[in-house]
Amino acid sequence: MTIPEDKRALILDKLADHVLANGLSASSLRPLAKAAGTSDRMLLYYFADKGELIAAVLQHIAHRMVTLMEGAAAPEPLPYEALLARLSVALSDPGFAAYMRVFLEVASGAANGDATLARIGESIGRGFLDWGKAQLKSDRPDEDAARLMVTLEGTVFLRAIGMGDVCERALRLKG
Amino acid sequence: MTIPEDKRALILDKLADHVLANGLSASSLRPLAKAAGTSDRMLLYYFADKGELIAAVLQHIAHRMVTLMEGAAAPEPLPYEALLARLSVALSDPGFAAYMRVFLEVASGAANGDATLARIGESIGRGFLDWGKAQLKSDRPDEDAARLMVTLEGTVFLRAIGMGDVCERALRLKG
DNA sequence: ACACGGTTGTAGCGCTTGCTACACGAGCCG
DNA sequence: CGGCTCGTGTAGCAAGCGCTACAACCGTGT
Repeated sequence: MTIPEDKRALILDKLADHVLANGLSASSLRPLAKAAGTSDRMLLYYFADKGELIAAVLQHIAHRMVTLMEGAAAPEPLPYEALLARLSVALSDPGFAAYMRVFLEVASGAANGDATLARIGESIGRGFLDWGKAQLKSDRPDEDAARLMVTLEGTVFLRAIGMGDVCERALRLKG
Repeated sequence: MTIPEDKRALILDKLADHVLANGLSASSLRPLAKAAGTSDRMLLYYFADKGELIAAVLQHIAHRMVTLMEGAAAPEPLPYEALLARLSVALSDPGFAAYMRVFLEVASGAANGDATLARIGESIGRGFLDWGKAQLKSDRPDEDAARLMVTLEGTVFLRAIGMGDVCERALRLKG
């Protein structure tokens, strides 16, 4: 019945690659199937429907992102300004930027009423927040982590529309 | 030939309403036509193709947003903290939130390589930035306006994925 | 009265979407 | 050996997509 857990895992990596490279909007069943070296027919054999497939891929992507972030974590807690500067640079890295692009697309879908995307987006976001908090040296870690995340997601947003210069200006004289 | 400028204007309002209410992804030609009380055939009579139509609708939406923002402007310049608090509340207003949802969708499309959306998104963004700067009382208006915008767009992003609480926490103890 | 150009409806094209019905081979169990 | 379930390919469905060919309208100028 619901046994093909391992079969799924084998193709989730390739599906995640495709979504990270091309975005959710270019991820209909047939392109995804081709990227995974299988057929749309088989994707819907492993997953109940497209919603479940996308949910699984996004969770897989989130998991990879957590791994990536753990590798990029600062060796020791940093004060707010230093951590912000460090993470802002890290998010500009092309490897990270792909995740941010998908994250942005998830947020957009969530804003338009997709409950599944909202749920997954929040889960990713909370993980991101906690990850930042763990690297903060602050006497108000919750507040500063919140500030940090708001600022970083703001730069993701603005960079998407070609306003990276504004991000630089905002960060240069921060505080 | 290219005379039907006024004809376009007559339907752009209704098209804008539909996009603001349902998002770009739910704005294919036939639903848009129904919302405007016409047919897809006529939409493509007034506009060369869908790209031009969407560009016109988005610019119309941007124009309406500017008008809305002028009405919501502070009567006199405010210092950074006060203005941030004021605008953060304003952006939560449902009337404004619809524009932010579309803005977010534009940013997502731009991040995925749509050059038209990128251009329009940047134009809207720069207008927004200038609008904020005009209301700022600061001795570093460019930097503070940039900070303001990064923060505000960050809250738009986070609220979309149900992390409004994090926005509140970030703003409460700002600075 | 008539032709004509701007405007509109009808119908449909070729394509993609998510999804499914059906058949067939392979391996296991009696 | 016979059947039976699991896995997979082929083919196709209905719906929606952007877009277009064609014909018919209608007001105006002659």
